[in-house]
Amino acid sequence: MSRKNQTSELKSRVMEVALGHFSEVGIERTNVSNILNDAGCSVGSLYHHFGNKEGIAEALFIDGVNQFNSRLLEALLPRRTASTGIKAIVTFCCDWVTDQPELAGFLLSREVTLSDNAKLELRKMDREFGQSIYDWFVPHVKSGALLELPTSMYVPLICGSTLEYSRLWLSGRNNRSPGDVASILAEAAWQSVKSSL
Amino acid sequence: MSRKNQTSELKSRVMEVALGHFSEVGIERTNVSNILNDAGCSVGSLYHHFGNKEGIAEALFIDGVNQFNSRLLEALLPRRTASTGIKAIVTFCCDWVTDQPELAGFLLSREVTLSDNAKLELRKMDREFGQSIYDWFVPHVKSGALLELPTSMYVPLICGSTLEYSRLWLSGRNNRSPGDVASILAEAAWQSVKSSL
DNA sequence: ATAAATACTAGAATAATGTTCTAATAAGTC
DNA sequence: GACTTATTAGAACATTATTCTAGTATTTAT
Repeated sequence: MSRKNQTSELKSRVMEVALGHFSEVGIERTNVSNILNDAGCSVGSLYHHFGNKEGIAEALFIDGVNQFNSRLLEALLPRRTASTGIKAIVTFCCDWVTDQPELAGFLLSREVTLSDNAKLELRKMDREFGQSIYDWFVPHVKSGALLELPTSMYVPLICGSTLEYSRLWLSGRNNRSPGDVASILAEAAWQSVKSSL
Repeated sequence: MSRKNQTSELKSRVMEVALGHFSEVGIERTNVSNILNDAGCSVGSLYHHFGNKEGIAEALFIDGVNQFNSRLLEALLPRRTASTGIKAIVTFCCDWVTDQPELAGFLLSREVTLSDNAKLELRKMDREFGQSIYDWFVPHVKSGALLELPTSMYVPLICGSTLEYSRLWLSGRNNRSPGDVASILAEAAWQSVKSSL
């Protein structure tokens, strides 16, 4: 196997193992030595590739956000009406959390403290993503189908309930998965941002 | 000064100082030695009173939840209609977060890992609180003013948007405080749980 | 094909920091 | 006033993330 492949396999092995530990006991309480053992990686390699423990978390975080963003756009952009679009967003979030609870729990935990570099990268990703979302929204606000609100309020209004429900489910406090209650959450989100005109 | 007073003053001094650090850089990244210096407390005293660093966080968490719960009940219980009650909950949350951003950020961060004891205590508090809330809700669901939903969904639907908006504001990503947009959040919450009959 | 440069691996040594432990002191109690 | 208990103190300890130096394999250049 080529060096590149070997390296990228090691990196993903480390990330996979780390995600398991992080989502189980949190970043702080997972020992680097456990990751090393489980992933079959030496101290030197790990610090060469990731810099430090937070570096692994950072990589996982950026990967996760990337994956989430691109799949959400796939779910949203084809929708032609405000109602189906809003509901598609909520339904997508519910399914995504339900399908990958470890990754979702990790992203929602807000445990990761990003380095300045990672912040820049994320901000760049966020701008592109935000622009696509914005472009989808504008016509529906202009047409009067959606309420006209401060920009920063759409995400909380549409996704807030779903994220809160997801956190509860991920912490083991209710049985029905977000996927199971997606239709209720989607309808509620729609009611909260649709224009009442 | 009596021993008791001295002790409780030391404890609250430690907790106050710790909250400052925790909310600024997180639990993991605040050094015990900084807390000791800033609060003028010795290693022995701190570990005598709190057991360990997490113990301080736990005490802050329980205090915070207690305060939040009791004040929320004060705001909610006098309301006689479903609409004013739901809006009172949201408005209260917004004001509470806006008034004590440090404490709110700390509680919302979910950084605290609770000991078994603390979990029991919280569960007990939660049961009492939940019962009072439940009693307020039942008649409004029975009368058809509120949607009939799985119990575990009311909190996310009513508070999810507000909490999400609060997290954004607390992380410095938007200017208007939750208090400033309370009416929008309250109306949205109401739209999402009112019965459409 | 060989040499030079680079990327990566390895793990012992180090450093930072949370926690324990023993002893001393002061407050409350009988 | 003696005794019990709660609290304070900080040096010693233990854990664990990270650094460092050296060595090895792979790629690149000549």
